[in-house]
Amino acid sequence: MTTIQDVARQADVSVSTVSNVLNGRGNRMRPDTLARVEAAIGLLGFRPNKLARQLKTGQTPLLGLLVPSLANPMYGSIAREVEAAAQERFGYRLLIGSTYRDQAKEAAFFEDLLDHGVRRVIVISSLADEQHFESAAARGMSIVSYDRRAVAGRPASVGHVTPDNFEAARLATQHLIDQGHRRLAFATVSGLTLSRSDKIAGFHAAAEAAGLHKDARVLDGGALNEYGDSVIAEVGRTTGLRLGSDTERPTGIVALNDLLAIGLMAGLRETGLRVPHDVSVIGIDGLFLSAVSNPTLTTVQLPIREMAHAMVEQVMTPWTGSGTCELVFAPAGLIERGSVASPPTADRKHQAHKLHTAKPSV
Amino acid sequence: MTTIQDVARQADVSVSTVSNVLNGRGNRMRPDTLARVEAAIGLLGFRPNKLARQLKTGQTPLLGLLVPSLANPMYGSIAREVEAAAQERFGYRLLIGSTYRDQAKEAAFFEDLLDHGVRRVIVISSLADEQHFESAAARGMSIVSYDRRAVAGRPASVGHVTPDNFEAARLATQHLIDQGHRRLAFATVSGLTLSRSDKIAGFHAAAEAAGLHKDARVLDGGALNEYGDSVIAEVGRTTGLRLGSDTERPTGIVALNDLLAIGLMAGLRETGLRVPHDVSVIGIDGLFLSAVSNPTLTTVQLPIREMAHAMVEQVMTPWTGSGTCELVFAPAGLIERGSVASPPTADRKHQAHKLHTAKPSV
DNA sequence: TTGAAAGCGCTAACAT
DNA sequence: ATGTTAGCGCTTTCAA
Repeated sequence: MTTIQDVARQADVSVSTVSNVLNGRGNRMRPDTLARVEAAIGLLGFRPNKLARQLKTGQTPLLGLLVPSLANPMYGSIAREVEAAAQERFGYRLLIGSTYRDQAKEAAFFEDLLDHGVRRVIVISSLADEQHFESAAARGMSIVSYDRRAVAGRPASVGHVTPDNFEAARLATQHLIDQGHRRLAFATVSGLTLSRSDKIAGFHAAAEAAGLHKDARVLDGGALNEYGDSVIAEVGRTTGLRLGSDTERPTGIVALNDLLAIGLMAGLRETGLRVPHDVSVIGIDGLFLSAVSNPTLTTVQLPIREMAHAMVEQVMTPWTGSGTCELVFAPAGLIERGSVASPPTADRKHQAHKLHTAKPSV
Repeated sequence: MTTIQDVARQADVSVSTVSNVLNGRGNRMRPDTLARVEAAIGLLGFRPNKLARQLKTGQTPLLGLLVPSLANPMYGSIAREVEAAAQERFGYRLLIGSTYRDQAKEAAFFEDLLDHGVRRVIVISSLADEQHFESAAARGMSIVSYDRRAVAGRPASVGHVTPDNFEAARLATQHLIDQGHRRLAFATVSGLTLSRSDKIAGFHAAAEAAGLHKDARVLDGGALNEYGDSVIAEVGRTTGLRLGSDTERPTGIVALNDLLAIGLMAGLRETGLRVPHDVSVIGIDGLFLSAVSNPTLTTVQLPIREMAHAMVEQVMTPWTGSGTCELVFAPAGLIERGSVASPPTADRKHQAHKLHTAKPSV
């Protein structure tokens, strides 16, 4: 490995001069010195050791990213955008970890990051307790949390970037209502996180505004196991299966997210219920997968790239002002596809819906 | 930040004694010394700085993982298993990067890893050229490559772990043949990587063995763009769309992977073709998503966890023997689901197939 | 404009 | 059994 010493020797200058050119202070020396140093660097193919640098500066160009599960395509999509932004804008790489929504795993990851000298981290967590990263923040970490709201009165050491979950769910619900649905449900998994509560609130708000409060139910499909998020689809499937024998079955269902919606449709199908002929389903996320599901999934698109960029931007340039820092992103829009139609019993005066597939046979 | 010095002072010993207990050499000292040091560590909440350690040892508990795209659920699944194995067995974290199958990005990632002191990396690459990581290997990196074979005659500096792609495709093709299919196709994306060639070879081998050589076609759905692997499904969809107007259309299609199969089914559907009634589709991978697609996807399950564990094991304990090191994993089996049935024109003497969904209406 | 030198926190000879 | 010390490769005062 070639070191700064080798370069200094080669260019016949001192290490501090080399260090200066490395750190963009080439103007402090005679042009020919600069040229000599640069030539030496090129000749030797020298690349400064980031570790040694960091031992001095306490900074390493690494961004921690904590996700519930890498196997969940939604987090994969976010990670992809976070990586791109971090890399292109700041030259940072990603140190990633899955937590499976486990408090201990999450805390351990923070400790490791600290040990590795990582000072910036983006956390996608559904844990209710924000305490462990408040403490990491206190130890000098710049933290941005995804999918939760800032807590007023709490210190602003943690930044927040989140989709407007309330509005996303409200939009989805409203779409169902606009299609004529009256018996509504929101399909979710066990456990009430901030974001899930917000979505449920948005669902109820839309229902209430349409006078449908009594007909709006929340369907809990069960808990996520330790295997991670690939089971979200399974939870949806379970919910779908249950609905087969449900006489008071809803005609329009808002799913917590696209993955759950896809599983839900599978479960419904298995009981013989047709989507959207018997039951309409709408998702939230806008995963690329929902464009090739059968039927294609109508969904509320979240501005993934914009949020990822905002998170990176915020974690790189910590909020120094007073008060809390919170960025809430409105849904990018409703993507109408094939999983929503008018309810079976409703009159068909409502706007006809273009269906790519699975045309109702009525 | 508390340092080893603080601990030494607190325990009233020297730093080397503390260092010794840190490195599992507690037996070299009197029990009460050990106890004092441990007490001090606990009291101060001391955690050794991995950076400083690494500057000395040249080792950092970080594993580089290079994937074509984080947004591809298959790589997400692999990453998840790699992470678990690296963490549980060795306490390593993941430094991850997407390459979008770009030579320059891949090379840059290797350079960065080297700069960060990362000495072990698992590469999932479809690039034909292995040279850039041969060179990294020469600089002391322990490298394991996924989804390609060792090149005989080349130095064994790079380990190889791969599914038996030939066998996986052969198995898939054979299943179609067993169901009575005679007009076969293999759906793929543009660009011939090692693993794709192997799959195509397996496809042809099965076809030939059944005397179907002339009826076995390869369908190229187009190239992956820079956006990454979420477009694989789109490529499949394009292929499906094309098949609508194809009079010599195959009745059974083996897809390069599950994602492409899911897109293919969507494209087929859009042209009015029914799966499996008109066309049977079989995937390769065994993604959790294929269990909730419509129809559910028959696929060849790859032993993802086993391969991930093998990769981690191999990258952590580099192959020192002579010759090449290559681990080829047989497919874990065929998962029969709903996307394969007998061909429309074939007689139905072949084994009936259980269909969860989309029952042929004949 | 350039260089010398003191560390950053840790490990591992090499003393004692 | 324990301590002393010389670095790992770099940055950054401070001096020349």
